[in-house]
Amino acid sequence: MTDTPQLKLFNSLTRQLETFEPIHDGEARVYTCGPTVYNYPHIGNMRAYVFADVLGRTLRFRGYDLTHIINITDVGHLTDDADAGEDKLEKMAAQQKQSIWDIAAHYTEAFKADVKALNIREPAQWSVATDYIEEMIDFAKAIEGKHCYQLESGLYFDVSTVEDYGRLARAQTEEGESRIGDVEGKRNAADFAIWRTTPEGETRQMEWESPWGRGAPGWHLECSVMGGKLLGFPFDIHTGGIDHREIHHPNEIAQNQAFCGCGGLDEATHSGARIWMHNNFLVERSGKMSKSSGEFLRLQLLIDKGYHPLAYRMMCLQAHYRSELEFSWEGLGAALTRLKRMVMSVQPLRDLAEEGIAASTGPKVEPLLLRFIEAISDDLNTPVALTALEDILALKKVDSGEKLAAVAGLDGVLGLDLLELSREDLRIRPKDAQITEAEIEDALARRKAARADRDFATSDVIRDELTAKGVEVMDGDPLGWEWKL
RNA sequence: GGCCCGAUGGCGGAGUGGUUACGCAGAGGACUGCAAAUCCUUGCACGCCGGUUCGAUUCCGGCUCGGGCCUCCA
Repeated sequence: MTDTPQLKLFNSLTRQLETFEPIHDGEARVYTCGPTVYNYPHIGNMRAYVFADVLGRTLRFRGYDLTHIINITDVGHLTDDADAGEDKLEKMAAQQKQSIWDIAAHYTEAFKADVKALNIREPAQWSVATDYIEEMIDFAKAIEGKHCYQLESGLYFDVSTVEDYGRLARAQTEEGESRIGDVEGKRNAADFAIWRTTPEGETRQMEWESPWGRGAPGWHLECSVMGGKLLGFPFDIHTGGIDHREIHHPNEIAQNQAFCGCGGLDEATHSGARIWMHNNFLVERSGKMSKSSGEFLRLQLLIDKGYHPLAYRMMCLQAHYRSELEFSWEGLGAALTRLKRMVMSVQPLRDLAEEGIAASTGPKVEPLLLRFIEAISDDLNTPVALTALEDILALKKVDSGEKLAAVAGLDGVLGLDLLELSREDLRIRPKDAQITEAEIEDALARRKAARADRDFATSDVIRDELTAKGVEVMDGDPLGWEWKL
């Protein structure tokens, strides 16, 4: 057996590739910053979970026993400045005149539906912020004396009390002119609320009693608490979108440092996680995907237009997670076509497998397997890994059992569902289609009869009619027709 | 204003100090009544100006352009 390359991951803390060395032998513990469930996720949001999923699958592929946590933020994430804005969920609940709990439940389900559609593995646990309020209060109590101070609006974290605050962001704490209005009384511009006290005379839908008054936890506190509680400090990897590298994660790290320091550990070396990883954004011509700008791209919109959700996963896989990825419908179509062709080359292998072919490996496949392992181990280079799998599928005169075994193993990492997905699954009826499947089949039957009579004039008229309705007729194809997107 | 990225063929997107992946689109061929689908083959690129080097797309500096974060976002 060839030497297996080391698994290298890019650590945002050091801005370097580092060899993954598990803290607990044979285990990998990963925490992924999850969504704030105040609205539907857009496809850019979902890129983060595709990335985290590939990371988790890779760790498993490399033999680690994975514990993956993704949190659901259902309280505390503010609309504005980290200390002065409204709670996003409270705001949405007020807008939609619904209970905040209903809002959270609704959007949590919407998120999970997208997770499923994108073939993202369920984590070991979805940790819901409001299930950990007591722990958050305990955490805050533990660090309060040394690291916090109280203002009227809540309990604040003094960032000057931890070593090297902001090193993740490469930020200079005291420099720069912030454009945001600050909370009166803060000791440092970067100080943030870890507990937000409900203003006198007001009531929030979500609030709890605490030593600092009735109120709600700060957003950053949630992740510190759930990560530490469920995975134990320090755990191996913390992931999130690149936007979190600047504020959320530095604050989380500061809290973790404080907590570990108060627990007798070396504060400087305990950022909570050993490796912090950040995926870059999905962008489009009009600029960054932004929920505040009104319209945004939801996975359901892609489906409504006839694109299978896994085409979007393919699109993500074609780029490195640390690169910005340009979204366009053309690009999505390209990814769908690529996925379709892969499915077509896997299908016959699956058919053979049902007849009982033996899985095996051989000299032609092995170098490509190695290329795959090298690529995926090189900071999750999925674009190259993908080509290795395609090259295996394209091999001539190679035993089907070898190919099938390779697909099973490698798609376990890529997650394109190649062992289950069929051509037909990929053929999704656009919501605005002018014609039903039954009508299409009927027209095709008439066309077949005309062709049998060599009545090509009639045959072509039928085909033209179908084309006009967005249907592509393909005589030499097993499916016979497809939606033209 | 502060901090930080990026610039690769028609589009997307890897990678590399010397033979420049891959996907989609395009072109040619096979197949087809004709197409389409599919398969095979194939053309096309490293922003500009300097420097380092035997040699730079790759390293360094400057420039131009684009983008991100510092408000909410993955």
